[in-house]
Amino acid sequence: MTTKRSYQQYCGLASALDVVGERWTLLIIRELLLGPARYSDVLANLPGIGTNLLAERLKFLVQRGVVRQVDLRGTGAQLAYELTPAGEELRPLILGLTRWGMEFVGDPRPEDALRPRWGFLAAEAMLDPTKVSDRHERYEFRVDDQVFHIETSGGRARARRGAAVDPAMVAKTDAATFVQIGSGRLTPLLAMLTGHLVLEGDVGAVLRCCELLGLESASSRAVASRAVSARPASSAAAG
Amino acid sequence: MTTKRSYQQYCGLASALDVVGERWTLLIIRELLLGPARYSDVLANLPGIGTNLLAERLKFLVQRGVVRQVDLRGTGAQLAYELTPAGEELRPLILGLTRWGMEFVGDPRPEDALRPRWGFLAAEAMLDPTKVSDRHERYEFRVDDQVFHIETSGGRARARRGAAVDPAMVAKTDAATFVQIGSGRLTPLLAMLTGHLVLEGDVGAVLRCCELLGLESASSRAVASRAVSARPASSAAAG
DNA sequence: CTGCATCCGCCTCGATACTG
DNA sequence: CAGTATCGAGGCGGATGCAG
Repeated sequence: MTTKRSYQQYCGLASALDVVGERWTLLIIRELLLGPARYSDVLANLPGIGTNLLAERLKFLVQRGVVRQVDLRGTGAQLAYELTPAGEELRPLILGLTRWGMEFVGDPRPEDALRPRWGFLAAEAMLDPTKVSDRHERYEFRVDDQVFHIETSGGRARARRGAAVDPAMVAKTDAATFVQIGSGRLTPLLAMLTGHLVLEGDVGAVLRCCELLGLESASSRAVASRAVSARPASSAAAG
Repeated sequence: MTTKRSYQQYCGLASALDVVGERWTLLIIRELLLGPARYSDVLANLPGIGTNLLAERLKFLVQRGVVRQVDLRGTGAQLAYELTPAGEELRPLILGLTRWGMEFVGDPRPEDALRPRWGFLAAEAMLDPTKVSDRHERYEFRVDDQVFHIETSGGRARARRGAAVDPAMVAKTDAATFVQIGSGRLTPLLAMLTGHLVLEGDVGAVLRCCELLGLESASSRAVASRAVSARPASSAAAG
C-alpha cells in the first residue's frame, strides 16, 4: 500500500479534491444523495466502475467521514451506505455541477447508461428558487418507474420522492426525454408532439412548473438562447 | 490517440465530470478564476502537473468552450488563457468546494505548495451573504505579497483585487496562517497572539469582518463547533 | 525564453475471477 | 451479497527535445 496520491497544496479546493476529486467518487455520492444504498445497488447504477474501485472509494469516504455504514434492519444483514452530514453538504454543489453539465449532454447514445432515479436529482438541480410562485401546489413526475414531485409553499420549492397528493400537474415521460428536456435539447412542446411526454392537469400549473424549472413552456423565443454549447449542433434539429 | 474516456451516463453530473472531472482540471480553472494567465503561469502555480498534461487539459477545455485563448497585448506574443462565460459559471461551485474542503485541510506540511493568490479565493469562499452588515465599508487583506479587500454595500459583499480606499480594517498575515484561520484550525485571536496576524483599524470593523467570514472573532464558544472533522485532533490544541 | 510534443516508468483504473 | 485478488491497459508524472 503506497501513500495516497495528493495534490499537496495547502488550499481548500485541493483538499476537497483530495477527498472527492478522484474518478467515480462524485458519482458514488450522487447515488447516496438519493438515499442509503447497498454496495450492490451502487454497483448496479455505476456500470463500468469495477468492484475493487467501488470498495476502495467507499472505504476511503468512510474513513474521511463523508459516508458511513448503517444497519437498515436490526439484523446484521442488509448493511447499507449513507452520507454523513458532511457528505450531505455536497448536495448543493453536486446539484450545481449537474445543472452546469446539462449544457454538455449530447444526444442519447445507445451505449450511455440511463437511470430514471437520476431524474430526481436533475429536477432538484433545475429548481430555480427565484421563480417559485406563491401558490401552494404540487407537480408530479413519472419518469419510467420513478415517481416524485415538487411541492411549492410559502415561496419555497422542495423535491420529494413518491406520488403527490392532489397534484396540480402530472408529467409522464421516459428518462432520456426527461434529461433532454432538462438540457434544453428538447422543449416540452416538442416532446409532447412526438409522444414522449404526456402532461395532465391545469394549464396554468404546467406553465408555472416550466417557469420553476427554467423550461421554455411554449412559443417562439425557444431554443436560441441555449445554443452556447461547444460543438455547433449542425443546424436546428427541427431542420 | 484513443477515444476519450467517458462515464457514458446520460446525466448532467456525468457530463460535467466528463468535462471538468479529470485530475488537475478544476485546479487549472481555479487559477483562471483569478484572472487570465499564460501557460507558464499556470504551470508554476500547479507544481507536479507535468507539461503535457497541462497542455492537453487546456486544449480540451478550449475545445469544450470552457476556456479560450486571448491576446493580451495587441502583439501576437503574450498569449494567455481565460475562462469563457461557461467557465465563469463554475465560480460559485468551485468556491463552494473550496469552503467544503476547508474542513479537510490539515496542518501545513513542508511539502505542501502554498500560494498567496489562493487566499483571494479562500476569502471569497468564506463570505457569508446572510451575514453582511448594512454598513458600507472595506476590509483590506495583505497575504504575503497579495493585496485584496472585501467591500460591503447595500447588503451585499464583494471581494476585489488590490488595496482598499479608506479601509475600516487591515489584516496582514502569511498564506499559511490565512488558510489555517479560514479552516478553523486557528482563531484570529490565537494568530495575533503568536504574531502571525496583525490587525489594524476599528475594533467594530474587525468584529463585523469576522462575522462576515464566519470566524470566531473572540471569546469562549470557539473551536468546539468546528470539530466535526474526520480524524479526531488528538485533543484540544490549546491543551 | 515560452509553449508545447515526445518518450518512458509507474501508478491507477477496469475487467474478470474468486472467496467468506 | 459484499467484497478481495489479480492482471493487462492506459492515464499520469517527470525529464527531455524542439520550434517559434
